[in-house]
Amino acid sequence: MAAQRGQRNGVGGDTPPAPTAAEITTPIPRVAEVPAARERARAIPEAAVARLAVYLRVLSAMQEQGAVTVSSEELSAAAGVNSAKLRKDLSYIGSYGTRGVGYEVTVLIEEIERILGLTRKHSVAVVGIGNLGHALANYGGFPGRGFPVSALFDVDPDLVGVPVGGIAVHHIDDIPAVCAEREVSIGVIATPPPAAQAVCDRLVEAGVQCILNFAPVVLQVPDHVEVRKVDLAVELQVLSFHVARRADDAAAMEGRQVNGMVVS
Amino acid sequence: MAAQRGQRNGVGGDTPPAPTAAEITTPIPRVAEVPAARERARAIPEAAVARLAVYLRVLSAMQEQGAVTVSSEELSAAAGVNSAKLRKDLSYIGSYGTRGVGYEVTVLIEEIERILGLTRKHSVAVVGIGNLGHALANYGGFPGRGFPVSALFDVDPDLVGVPVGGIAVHHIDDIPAVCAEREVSIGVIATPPPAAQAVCDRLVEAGVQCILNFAPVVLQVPDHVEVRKVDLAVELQVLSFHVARRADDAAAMEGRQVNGMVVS
DNA sequence: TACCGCTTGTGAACGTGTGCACAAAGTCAG
DNA sequence: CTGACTTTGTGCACACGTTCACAAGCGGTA
Repeated sequence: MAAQRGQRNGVGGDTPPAPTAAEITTPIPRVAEVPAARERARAIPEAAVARLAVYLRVLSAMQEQGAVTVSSEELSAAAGVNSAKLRKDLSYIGSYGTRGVGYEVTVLIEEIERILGLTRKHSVAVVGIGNLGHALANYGGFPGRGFPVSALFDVDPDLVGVPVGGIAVHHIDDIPAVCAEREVSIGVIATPPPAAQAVCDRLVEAGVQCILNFAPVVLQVPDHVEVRKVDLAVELQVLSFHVARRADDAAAMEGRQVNGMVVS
Repeated sequence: MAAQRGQRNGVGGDTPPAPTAAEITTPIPRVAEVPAARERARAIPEAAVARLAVYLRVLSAMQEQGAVTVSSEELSAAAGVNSAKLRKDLSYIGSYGTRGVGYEVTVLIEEIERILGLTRKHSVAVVGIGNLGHALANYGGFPGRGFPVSALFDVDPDLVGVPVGGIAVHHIDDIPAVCAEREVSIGVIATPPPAAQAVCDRLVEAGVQCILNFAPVVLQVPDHVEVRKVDLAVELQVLSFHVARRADDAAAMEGRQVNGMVVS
């Protein structure tokens, strides 16, 4: 059940600390009993959501090591972010810390999982059983579990029927049927670029609303479908840019006066 | 204490890459001469660099189809961004368009390649020849070419010596020697999480300055090393968040008041 | 040459996200 | 109970990135 207690908005509502006059601009928050959690979820910046996932992993590791509470300082250090940012990120999901003490690890894990929707299983379908697709299928359970790979697809007739990572491969024409039957909520596209859009269309048709795209193409999807892209070529090229920048810097540094000290 | 050096999360597409540690050096009044290109390179926002890589791919496709010139409108549509943003991105690298006409495809390709440092080959080393590492090694030449995989490493003695994708696997103890010899400039970490940091340290020791990390851990590296992270678990969890948000929206839409009722 | 329509390049407004700094709120010792 | 100390939660300011809107500039046309 998990009824949510309507937690109030972060802004001091119960204790009237006589908030100067700065509050004038803020509209009255207390309108309807509009429920917070849902509204709040929408308000979480995408970047913060990605970080929450990282915090979750770090917290799980800490929990395994027997940690009971953590301070924002510890957690932020382990997650590689600044502590203020961490606290702000956590504040998006509510106030679960204790001042002077820190956060209870289990509570934080629970709350983050709830916000990220990890309390429910999300079936994943992988389309394109080539090098990458094969690797993804074999990940088994997928990293962090809670994401069971429950369907595999490919065009190659030789591959259809063959089990990969314990699951039989279906033909992509069966995407709508199989995805619907197995309630796939996330589709992973690992096909060659030319096939990606067609596959994407089929997934959308099958009712899949979230897609993780490894193919180096820009997918066209309806507004209600969420796409995230992982593009190796782009990653490498960005790194290449940094290599080049470094080389240039070094060259410039050399040619210029070597002024070891730069005041600031 | 120093500012934390986070790793950029490599995601392109419509979701803005979670930035972290914008690395702006102190506002040094560097008004020196004007080699432009170097100074300019530093000024390009990370997000824009990632998009340039995308434009490059789209342009290559257009070139193959025989296109000679392209307007910002066409190109931006194909790349899935807004035309103003595209023009601004291109303006970071210079003015290579012709008003009233558009951009010459070949010129644009050349300039983007130059800025991204693609005029030079970047040897890539893949560490961790498991599911993913294997897939990466077999990509051969790596997507977009210009990134030859020239070294493979693993701890497993049974794997050492075995050729994968045409290249023999070395033991990770040989990272420094082999990387130095083959002038590896980009290291790809595809090991299990516990091994990642140690491998990273070895790569850094070998002089590798850019790392693409697939392991779900936050790597600690010296300031002069650039890390980009590709984290499947995070990607899936972000998508999970969107699934949950959608479900909530739908529920709210349907039940109006209701305070909570999450599935079980 | 003068005009017209088209597309670039960019100054400026806007929005979002980050980091700082501090009051609020809790613990613990005496 | 009081006071010292610790850590959260957040208002605020700043910086970055995105978007708008338009002048500048170019090709084509008469």
